[in-house]
Amino acid sequence: MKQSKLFTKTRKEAPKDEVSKNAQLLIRGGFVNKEIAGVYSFLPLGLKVLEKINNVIRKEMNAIGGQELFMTVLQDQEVWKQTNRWSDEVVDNWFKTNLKNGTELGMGFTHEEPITKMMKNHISSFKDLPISVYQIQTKFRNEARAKSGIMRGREFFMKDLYSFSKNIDEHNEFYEKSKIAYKNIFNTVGIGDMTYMTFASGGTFSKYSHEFQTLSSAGEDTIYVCDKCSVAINDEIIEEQKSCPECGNTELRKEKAIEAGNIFSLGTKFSEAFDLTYKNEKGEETLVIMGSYGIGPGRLMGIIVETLSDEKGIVWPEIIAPFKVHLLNLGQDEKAEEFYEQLNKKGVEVLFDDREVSAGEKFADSDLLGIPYRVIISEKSLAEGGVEVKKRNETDSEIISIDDFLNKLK
RNA sequence: CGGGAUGUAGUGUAACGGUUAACAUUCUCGCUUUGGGAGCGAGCGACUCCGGGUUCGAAUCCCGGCAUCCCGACCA
Repeated sequence: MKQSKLFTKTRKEAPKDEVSKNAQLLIRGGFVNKEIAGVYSFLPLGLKVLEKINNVIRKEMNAIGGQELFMTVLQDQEVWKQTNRWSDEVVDNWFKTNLKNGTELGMGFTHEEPITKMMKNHISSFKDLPISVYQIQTKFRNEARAKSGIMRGREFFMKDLYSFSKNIDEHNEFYEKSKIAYKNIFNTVGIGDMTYMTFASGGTFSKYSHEFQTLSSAGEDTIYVCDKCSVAINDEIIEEQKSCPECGNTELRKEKAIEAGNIFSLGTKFSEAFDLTYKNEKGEETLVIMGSYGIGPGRLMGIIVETLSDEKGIVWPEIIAPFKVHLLNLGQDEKAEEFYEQLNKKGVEVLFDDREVSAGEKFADSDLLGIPYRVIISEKSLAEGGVEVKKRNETDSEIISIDDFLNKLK
């Protein structure tokens, strides 16, 4: 991609109404556009990152047997009345809308109800279980106060997986696998070492649910970290759970954190409400055991910006960066063009800064965009034998011949 | 949803109740430049959020609305 042709441009200053670091950098870099408070559009660069995050999530969900589907945003109120979650008194962040004939519809803030109802058509025998399905889809929540840039919006992306199991053991087996899948996701996108599986309130059917909390001063949650076993306890249950549930350690470190994901055992709460049952081997009607597993890909993107960026801009981990190489041409049009073609031929994702702007502006933009490898081609670099390569998260650069660089990439 | 603050070119700021709303940047054109947002010159760009009111006169004061941000509450 030639930067002169890229749809978005960078800007030097962030709009004054954006305070959060993630929104400031993402807007300055041209990754997102703010529409209204808590509602952001994803522009080409941002969409590239988002899709890569989604693919990391898909890979792990598929690995534990999840099958991807895509459900609707518009929801029938009758479905929600079955669990008493239609009323605005019970759920205060509904977005609701109307059909032409006046019928009120809801815009989904989660999908337990509709998916449980749908599953009645597809689960009838023990042979149909276990099954798990997920989607990456837009959710709507009428937050009283949007904040923290793209990390807490009114319209946002959510990966929500739902598991359906024959019994508790089968459910627990899947639940444990999902923990590993989640850890893999956070490790892959580069925030594993600061993301803690956190014990949180579990509801009716299990003692705990588990959140995945990433340490961040921009976080809204307070957690207590056990350094012995790298887990944490959410502030909401610290009164009844004053020590680490894994090792009993009572020396816990209080930290601010942002919730990157959560997994939840639902038991039979929804299967009871919708009478979602299967016939076991003996022909007996048995309630299905359910679980739900969420991650917000957009929020994850915000968390990555928030935690990995420096004073100059974003630092994308390679696996989710919009491009792998940022090629800066400093007055070597012919050589740069040729090199760019070679990179393309190799299938390297490269953003080629071919613009006629000053070197300083190219450097500043490169730091802001956060592409992992910055490669400069200039009179100086050619005189020294090739191109100058610097990783975004390192300070030292090295001169390397064009051939060596091309070979090194694959 | 309670409390607070702020709305002025695309962006960031300025302007005592008193000319044609200023500056920087972006953008366009020309020339010069090319290792950290480079220089010179010329231009484009604003019903000062919307609606009322006070006044000879309102970006400025008052009222209402809307929007945005912050603190809190909420967060399935």
